[in-house]
Amino acid sequence: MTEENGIGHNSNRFEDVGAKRLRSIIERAERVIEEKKALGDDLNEIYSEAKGSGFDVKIIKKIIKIRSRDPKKQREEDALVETYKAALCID
Amino acid sequence: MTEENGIGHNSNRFEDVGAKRLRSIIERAERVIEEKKALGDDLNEIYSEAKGSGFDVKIIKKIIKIRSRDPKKQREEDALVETYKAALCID
Amino acid sequence: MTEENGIGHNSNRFEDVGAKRLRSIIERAERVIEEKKALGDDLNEIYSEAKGSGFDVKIIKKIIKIRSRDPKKQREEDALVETYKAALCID
Amino acid sequence: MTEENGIGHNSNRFEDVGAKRLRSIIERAERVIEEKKALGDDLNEIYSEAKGSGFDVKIIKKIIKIRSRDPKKQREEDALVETYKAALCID
DNA sequence: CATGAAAAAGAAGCGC
DNA sequence: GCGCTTCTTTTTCATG
Repeated sequence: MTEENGIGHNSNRFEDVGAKRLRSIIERAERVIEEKKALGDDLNEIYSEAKGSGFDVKIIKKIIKIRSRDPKKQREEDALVETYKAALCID
Repeated sequence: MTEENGIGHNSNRFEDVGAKRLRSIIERAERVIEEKKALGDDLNEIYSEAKGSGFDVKIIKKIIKIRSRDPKKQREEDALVETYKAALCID
Repeated sequence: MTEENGIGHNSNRFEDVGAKRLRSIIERAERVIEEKKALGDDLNEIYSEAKGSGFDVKIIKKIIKIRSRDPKKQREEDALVETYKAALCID
Repeated sequence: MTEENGIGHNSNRFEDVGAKRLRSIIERAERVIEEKKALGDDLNEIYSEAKGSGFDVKIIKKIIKIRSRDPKKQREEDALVETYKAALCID
């Protein structure tokens, strides 16, 4: 059996090691996925509350997205646009 | 000013309340989003580890998806795929 | 047999109609998908040519993306940002 | 000025050539992208029609995907899924 | 080959 | 409840 985990074409102890490891990996992954889902629910609760307070959730999401963009990258991109717009004589 | 939160076209104390609340909502949402991203990173680490152990991450993801699905729905869907394939005379 | 296309549990002429229709739909879809792929190849050729001319393809893609954003929507979004930034006292 | 197209830090005729070429490239790319989008719309229309005829679009997409895949790879992948499931003692 | 970005598919939430 | 949009995930492709 090689390290490449087809888990084992022959029956022996090493397969069990591979299977155990696989099981561990999958269970851990599932746990993390579960936690992610829970956070997603939390987020939705926050948005519901926002809505209940009269705010526009769609707009809030936009704001958050805008705020999440790395400002430096944003500036760089803007600078790039200007450079190329100049070259293309547009705007 | 009404309950509908455009935050306020006129300056008064109530706007401040609205703005504060909005700020709170956004900051909490951002925090949760941050945590979700962190869990996403954790997940990717787990997958990297899996890959390093010789497992096929794509297959692992498929397994996880299969495990997460309602088995009954799964059967129904599979059956429908078979029906359509039969109608098309494929396979 | 209803209009709901499980295509038919019993064998009869109507199924054939459904099967024919299904086959037609799938073949048309596949044709369109094929054409889309071909256009994707065309696009890649254009990018290759650009690269051969010494341009940075990544940057070209960014430019195209920027140009593709609806300017009006862009302005609206910007305005919205400003409104909310003011409310949040940021920047 | 080199062949490397930063388009030119100094003003001269060669830049114009580069700018023209860049403009041409971008416009052609945009045209192709436009056509791709149009085909995407066509595809959606086909799916809408399918739905209107009582078919399950999700299943249709699955069928199309299955038909597009290399059957050998498909078998291998399925086999691997089974292997992993066996290792996990599920199903 | 491995990384990262772009497109497509699938799932979920929102509005009418 | 259904259609529509948005968000997430998956897959593909190009580049190093």
